[in-house]
Amino acid sequence: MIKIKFPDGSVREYKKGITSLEIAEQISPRLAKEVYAATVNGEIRDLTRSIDTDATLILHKWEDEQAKHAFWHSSSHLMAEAIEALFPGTKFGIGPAIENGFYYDIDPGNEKVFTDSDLVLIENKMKELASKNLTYVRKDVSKKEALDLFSKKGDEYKTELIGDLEDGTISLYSQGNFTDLCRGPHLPSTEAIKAVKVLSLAGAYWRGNEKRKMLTRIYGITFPKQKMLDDYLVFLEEAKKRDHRRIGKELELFTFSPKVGMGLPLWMPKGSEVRKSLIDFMTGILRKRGYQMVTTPHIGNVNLYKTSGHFEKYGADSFQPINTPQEGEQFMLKPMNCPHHCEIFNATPHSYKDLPYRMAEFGTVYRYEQSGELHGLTRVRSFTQDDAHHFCRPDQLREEFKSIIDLVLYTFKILNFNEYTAQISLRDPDNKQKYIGSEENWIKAENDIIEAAAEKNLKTIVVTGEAAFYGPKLDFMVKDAIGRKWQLGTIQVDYNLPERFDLTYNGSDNQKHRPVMIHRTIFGSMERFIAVMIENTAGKFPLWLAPDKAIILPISEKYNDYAQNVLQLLNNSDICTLIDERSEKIGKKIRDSELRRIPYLLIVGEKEAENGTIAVRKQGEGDKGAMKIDDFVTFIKEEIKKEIAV
RNA sequence: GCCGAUGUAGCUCAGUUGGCCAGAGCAGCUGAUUUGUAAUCUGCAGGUCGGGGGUUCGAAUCCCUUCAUCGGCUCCA
Repeated sequence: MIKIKFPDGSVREYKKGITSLEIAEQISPRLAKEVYAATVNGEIRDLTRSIDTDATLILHKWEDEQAKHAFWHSSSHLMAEAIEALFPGTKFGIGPAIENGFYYDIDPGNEKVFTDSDLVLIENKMKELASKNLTYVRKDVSKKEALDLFSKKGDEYKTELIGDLEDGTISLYSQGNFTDLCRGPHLPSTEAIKAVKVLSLAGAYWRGNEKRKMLTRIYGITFPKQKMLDDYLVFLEEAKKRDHRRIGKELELFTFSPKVGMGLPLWMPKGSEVRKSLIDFMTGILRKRGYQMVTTPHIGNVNLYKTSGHFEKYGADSFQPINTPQEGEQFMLKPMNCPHHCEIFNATPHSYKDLPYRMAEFGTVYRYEQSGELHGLTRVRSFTQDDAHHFCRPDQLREEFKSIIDLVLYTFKILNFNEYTAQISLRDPDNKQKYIGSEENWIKAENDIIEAAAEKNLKTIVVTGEAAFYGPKLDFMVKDAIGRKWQLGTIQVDYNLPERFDLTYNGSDNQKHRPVMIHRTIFGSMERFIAVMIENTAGKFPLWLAPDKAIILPISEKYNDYAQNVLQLLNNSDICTLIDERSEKIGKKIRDSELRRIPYLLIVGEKEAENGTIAVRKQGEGDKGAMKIDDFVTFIKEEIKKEIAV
């Protein structure tokens, strides 16, 4: 007999060699149907593997990532089987589970090109195979056996993968007629896979290397219940409805023109209003926190970026330098604000007493992004950062860093992003030539970030290899209204630029000392942030951000004069208001204004004209009753104040 | 940049295997109506079918090329 300890602390005895699935069945047959994987002594395993020693056991139901992972990974094998059945000779790369579903990278070989119509075929085949309740069978083999098997099949991708594995046992999983190299774990059988959707296909370089062959990647998702798939498809629809590119066009916020150039957003009047509100809001916060605003040009001498190191790192992949006709100088479009800010710092002498020096700019930068990478406002070639640089003494760094964390969280709170995660990005220890700066400074900078985040009790994940080339960083991700994650602000420690720009301050010892720099943005960029706000609110901006606060809807043209008076009063009171003087019925005017997502609809007819009032209707909520115009002005101003206060 | 897909009016979309002046709804403009909380009616106008080239008696439809967009990959200071 062996002792099994459960997460609730209880311990039960079972006979040696029992499987997790059998344990689940003994607890309840229903549980056995709802578990998809097990963690045995901390190791994630198939439910059907036997347990031979005393162990702790966690059974994973759908809610656990481990369960979804096993489910989708098994589904990717099922998809591979379907593909192999339909298109014999297809070679297989990798087929992992991902955050939402799974994919498989395949090489169709010969002349075959996969198209959307193949997706339906694959989907139907998967459903057919799934209904056969094929069992997933694990088999441990030697490296040589595995190599033999896949060489015989002629699958060079698999043999390459096996070749990279350590000697020893290698696990294979089979279901039906398909066998794959795989670490597992997998479902007991395909029975659990009740709903299947093959979503899309795309190209993907073999092993992520652009010099190697491009394979066909097929994405899919599966669920244990049809209802779950239906819900997921509804979610995808909802995301589509919130697409900032669509809403941006609809609400006339921004546009793109191939004549101007791809990836170069054109901000229309209403979009500019949103930007202005955000900038005013942020400027107010910065003033209170001791920042000083600066302004720098959109281009800079090439030598500036050679000094900063940006030229060496990105010069070849940037917009190329602009030449002067006479002086023989070269200028680059500004890809970063920091070199300019360093020169501002350098323009005056600094005492240790004056630090930290917090310098902020809404600075527009230009970066050449590959054409295939451009995406709405979230990936563009021209964007405005809410950029700031803190120049401080080494002994101030920790506190300064923590104060920025506070600032980021404070801003998120006002903006109603209550769910967020933070990611610490460190160097790739195996690829140090990617980075500039001394070993000593990197170690210092990485420790500073890790400790500052810990002192702020931030829940963080640490990722190596994601650091900027000059320093480690702390990134913030927020969750939006429908659960999607967006990366916003970033804080980066930099010992490097101060060195390169020879920045100094006078210490109490009257010697010159080197300051430390912190780069940070909170919105990330105005473009990206507005995109996130649009998707988060589905275009229904909070009052303070709405480009137009209200629209006056006269019941009939008879009241247009009175409506005009109201319009004047409101606009004079700084409440951006529109009017709809068309000879439409009030229902139509209301509908149109609701669709334009204008926060307040002000209906005026005979009663209102007589009493000097307006009938207020709040968007999405309906009639709020009549109000005096002055009261409405006060009300709106109060509402806005409430929204941007914590 | 790479792989795949898409491109018809301001927007959303029809347009069967190539065949009469390329259609609809919404938006726009006319005119009528003067309306009380999510769509009043009439009429009109609007399109080099993304651009260029080709095949054909004939191309939105087939082929080539180019541009842009979408989904990914690579990249992201």
